[in-house]
Amino acid sequence: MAATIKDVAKEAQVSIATVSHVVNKTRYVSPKLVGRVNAAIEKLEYYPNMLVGGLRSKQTFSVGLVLPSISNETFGKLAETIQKLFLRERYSLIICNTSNDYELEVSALNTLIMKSVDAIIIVPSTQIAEKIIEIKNRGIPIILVDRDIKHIGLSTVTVNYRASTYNAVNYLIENGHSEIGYIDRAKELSHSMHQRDGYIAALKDAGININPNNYIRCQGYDYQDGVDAVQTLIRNNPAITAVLAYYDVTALGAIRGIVDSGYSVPEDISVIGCDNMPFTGALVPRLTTINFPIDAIADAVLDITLKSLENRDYIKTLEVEGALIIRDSVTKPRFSLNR
Amino acid sequence: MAATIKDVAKEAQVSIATVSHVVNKTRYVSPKLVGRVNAAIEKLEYYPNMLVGGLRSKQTFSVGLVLPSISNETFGKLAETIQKLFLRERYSLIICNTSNDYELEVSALNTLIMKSVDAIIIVPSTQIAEKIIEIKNRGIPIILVDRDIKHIGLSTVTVNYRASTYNAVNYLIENGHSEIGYIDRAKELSHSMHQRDGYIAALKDAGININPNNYIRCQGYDYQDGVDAVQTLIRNNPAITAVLAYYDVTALGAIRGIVDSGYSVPEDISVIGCDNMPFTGALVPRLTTINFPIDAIADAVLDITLKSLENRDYIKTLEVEGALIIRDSVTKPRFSLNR
DNA sequence: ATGAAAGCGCTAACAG
DNA sequence: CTGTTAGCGCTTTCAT
Repeated sequence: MAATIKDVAKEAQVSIATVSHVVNKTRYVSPKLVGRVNAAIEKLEYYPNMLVGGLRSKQTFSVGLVLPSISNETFGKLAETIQKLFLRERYSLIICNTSNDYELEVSALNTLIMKSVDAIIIVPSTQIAEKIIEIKNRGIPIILVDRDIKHIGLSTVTVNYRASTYNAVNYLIENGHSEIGYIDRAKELSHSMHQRDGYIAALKDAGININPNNYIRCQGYDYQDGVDAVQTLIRNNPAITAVLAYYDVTALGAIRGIVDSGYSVPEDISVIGCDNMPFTGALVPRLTTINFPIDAIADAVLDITLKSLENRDYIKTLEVEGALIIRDSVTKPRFSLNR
Repeated sequence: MAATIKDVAKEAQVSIATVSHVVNKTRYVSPKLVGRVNAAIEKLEYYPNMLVGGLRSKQTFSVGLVLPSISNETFGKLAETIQKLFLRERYSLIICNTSNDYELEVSALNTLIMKSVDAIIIVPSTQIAEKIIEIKNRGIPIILVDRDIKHIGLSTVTVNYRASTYNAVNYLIENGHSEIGYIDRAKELSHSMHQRDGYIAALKDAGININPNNYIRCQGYDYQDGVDAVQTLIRNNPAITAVLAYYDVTALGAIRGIVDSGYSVPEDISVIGCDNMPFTGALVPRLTTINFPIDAIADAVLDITLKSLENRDYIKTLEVEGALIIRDSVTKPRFSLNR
């Protein structure tokens, strides 16, 4: 069916070695033969088979990207950005969704091994490192993104969630808030801890004591969970004047929950989200949120991947900063001493 | 480095053929040898190389998915759904983003040829069929999704946009609207036409004459373009009482534009969107919108792909229905005769 | 400057 | 029931 290197060689009256070298520019071939070969390639619509090429050269130019979900706008955008960056280097991406499920993650990683990917980029679904270590031991470069697993000596690109959360809380404190609610994700992940650390540290540094009523964990990952969480928070501590949510969608739910409870945002309760998803700039009020620095992450991932491919021992750990995007959902509290 | 079939054969003291047959369950092997082989596989952490397997068997168990963007929530969700469905059949997906750019589409398709994918699923970026026909002629099953290209004899799964738009407009008419604005996408695509057809047909069937002032094309694809478009619409025809937008994000912009113009939704102007994106159910008012039937599309795509793989001549054209999701953004107009 | 040929890891005849 | 072997399409020595 489709033409192979043999067909091209025959058509161009040269050896298959010459065709290979013309295609890959891997040794000098006289202009005459180059012309004949290219003409034959054109005529036969020949496309080299990268996979079988990799059989000997040990490169398939495929990279695996494993993440919880690409239908989430943030991860979707990250996947797209990484994909475009890698395309320029001739790599294509095999994308696998794990839904934060370890079984699915293992199955995805197994598939990627069988597909002989050159490297794997993963947003780990859990702290379980077993399979990831197996990949590493196979000699496949594997890069952790957004969530780290400590002490297994792997390249990691994360966001400095501690600092960004600290900044966000501090911004609220500077605006006169002290009863600041925190809505945490349903399941603990590596960055949950860092975010909480930042929250607590900012309060402590400002001499504000920690009120356990101001902390709540969502039941799930949807909008509605944000509604429910904020209403519990308000019930537990009616004096709350600000809320920080671990995720913009949760923040959206929180706003709804606040409004449904008869309060307004930001006049009664200020809200800060996290991720800077596209819709947050379109809300009324426009949401103040912590940026998820997609481009910086993608750039770092590409850089580390390429270097790891050149040098199997290359390891780099990078923390990028998530800036606070100040918009309209935070004001000074009505009854603040600052007023 | 990683173990190969040879290593396993040596370890298990059998021939490589036996290993292959144990792995693929492709002929009877005595329990004794099966045991030895599986033990060796376990011990050596052997994973068969699917790519080189495909070298002879002519199957790589990779499928290409080419679409404009996975960071768009709708396409992202579609990609994820398709990915999960194919995973069950042991296929992995190579996802390529085209940004609706024909050059990128061609480059993506070339890559997929070189990766020897078993089939290609594509949301075409343009009406240019050249490359797609080349793929078809190579014998690679290729399935068009969401946008069709006529008369090239390819399997196609589309949404019946004409009917769904007709229904939506008709719903507005039933509610007493007659000055109904339509906000169209910036660039013409196959379904733009069908949507417009439905819009016009519904008006005609109701005996409402077409007012060119009620039609506008967006400048771009963002939220802000919806704001601008609706304001132009209102300026050109202050009597407008309803607006249909081709895309939920545009509808979101339209709502903002209407509010900023001093009117309210739906009391002064009703709004209908398209796609039923997750956020639309969370808006105030909750957006009435035309559903994009992701599951139905994904199911059909899987079905057609598998059948095309079995039978290279298999062709199927399917139109799935996009139901109107009735929520809160449409009411009877203030000054309607129906009141 | 070019070609011949070995072999990458595997499947599928073919033998026995 | 199991093993031997010829390729699949390509890269890469090794010759010339």
